[in-house]
Amino acid sequence: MTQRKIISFENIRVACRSCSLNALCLPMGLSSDDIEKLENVIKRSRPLQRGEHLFYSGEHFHSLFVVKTGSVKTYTPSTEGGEQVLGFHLPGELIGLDAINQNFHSCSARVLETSAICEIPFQRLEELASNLPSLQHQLYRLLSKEIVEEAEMLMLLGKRSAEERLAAFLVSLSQRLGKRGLSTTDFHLSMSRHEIGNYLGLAVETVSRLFSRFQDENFLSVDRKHVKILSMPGLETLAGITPDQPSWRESN
Amino acid sequence: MTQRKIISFENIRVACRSCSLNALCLPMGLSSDDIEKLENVIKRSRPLQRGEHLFYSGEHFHSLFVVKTGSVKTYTPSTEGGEQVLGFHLPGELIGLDAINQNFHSCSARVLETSAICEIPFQRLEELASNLPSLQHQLYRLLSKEIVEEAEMLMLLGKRSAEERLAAFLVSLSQRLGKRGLSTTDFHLSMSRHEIGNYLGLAVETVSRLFSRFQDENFLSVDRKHVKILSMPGLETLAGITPDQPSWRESN
DNA sequence: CGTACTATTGAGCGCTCTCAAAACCAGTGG
DNA sequence: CCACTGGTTTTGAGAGCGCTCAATAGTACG
Repeated sequence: MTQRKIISFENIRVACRSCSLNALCLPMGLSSDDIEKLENVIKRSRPLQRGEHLFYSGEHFHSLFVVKTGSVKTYTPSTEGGEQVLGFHLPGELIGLDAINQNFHSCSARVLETSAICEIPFQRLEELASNLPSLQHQLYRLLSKEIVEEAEMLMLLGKRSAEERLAAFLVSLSQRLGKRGLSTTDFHLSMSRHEIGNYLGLAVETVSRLFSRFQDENFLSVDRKHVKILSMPGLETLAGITPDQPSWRESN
Repeated sequence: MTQRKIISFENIRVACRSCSLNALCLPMGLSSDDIEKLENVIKRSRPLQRGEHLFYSGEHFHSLFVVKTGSVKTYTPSTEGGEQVLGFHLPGELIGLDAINQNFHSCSARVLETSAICEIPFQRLEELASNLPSLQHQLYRLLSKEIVEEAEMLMLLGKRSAEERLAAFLVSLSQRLGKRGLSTTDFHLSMSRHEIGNYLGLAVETVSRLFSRFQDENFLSVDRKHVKILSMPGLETLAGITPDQPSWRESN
């Protein structure tokens, strides 16, 4: 059982405009004045170290979080130490939307590597949104987007084979990194094989075997946690990507 | 391939105040004046027959829908007639939140039995919410709730056995019917075994076998589509329900 | 009463899990 | 530098759950 470290957010200013703003308002046009107001709401924190938590399941909800750099995993702790990984969150992605419902967090969020995180007090965001219809709409969209993405995940877990799941996972990672201007073919897995398996509903051994197989078949080269994709089309085929209706995959 | 029937909503008044309102604003206090405004936004439609669609995947988004009576299934049509069932929606439940993201529906919604449905034009709802902070907050909560429920489904599909999935499905149906004052132990399955299996990530045959087994073990009695639960505690045990943190399961 | 669909039941197979062991890696302290 | 330790990853062998294929039975509807 990992020890419970409570992190405190000092309101430190870091050279990071637009980190959270990307997630919140890039797709629509807010006036520069409005963006100024929004920026004043966002808090920056010191860098967090691997293993630290943004919040724990059951804790009172006060803020959303945006990953600036690094990565975060969200999970629901279950009985006797077991857990269900709900997602991995890369730079630019928003965390904590599940907590609005009951005003406390329904999952825990744990930092996977040294990460910079922005905090957005939800109440202030909500107040701001009251006066900015476009921001209000953007919030609805972000929540809705989360629903769509989870629905895609339901499809993955319900119908796809182990091979398709891991391939789809890697393609997804690649695309999301690409959105932030990072390499789509060459990246570091900040999560363990165990966590990948947990997330995809597979045993660790299955994940490991698949990595080996993908490498044998020259779809990628993997060294420990470093992955280099050699054939993206090949991976996409394995993932069972159907080129139809790709439109709503490239949102925000 | 089912034929595409376009339904038209006439603005028929039916003796149904509070059907959609339950879903939208029961948990919080709106003034009666505000509720009046909200009610004027809601359209009632003629009853829909089994097989009719509320909307199709890809269609332009204009309204949310609330089930008044009957039931609706949402699903994403995939290549060559296959489909992934995303959910079954019972009276009082809201449909269409996934469409806010990209302004068109990312799934289709099909009526499973003769049903009464209320339509809520989203743009008007959004405008109204701009002026009613409590309604605005309630909308955030509804979206968030959907996220939490899908996360629970992810857990079910990722970690649970076939037996646990079907048991959890029946317990969930029972609880949701109970919220509307309907019998929690004696109900009609409006969906086919095939659709249940699709939803739970199981083959039809597996679902059928499990129904037989549950009956043999006296947890329930099933006749075609009619289910009578004989031992709710038994079912809950099968479902792997852990009595811890039940708090955020009984939301709205 | 025939047709089409849905549900049930059986038999066999395959994918993925479980169990087990070895290899590898990171950190610690001698 | 190296041995020691705990954790992670890899690889192998076997078993079981749930799928597939197939046949029968039951139900709805014209």
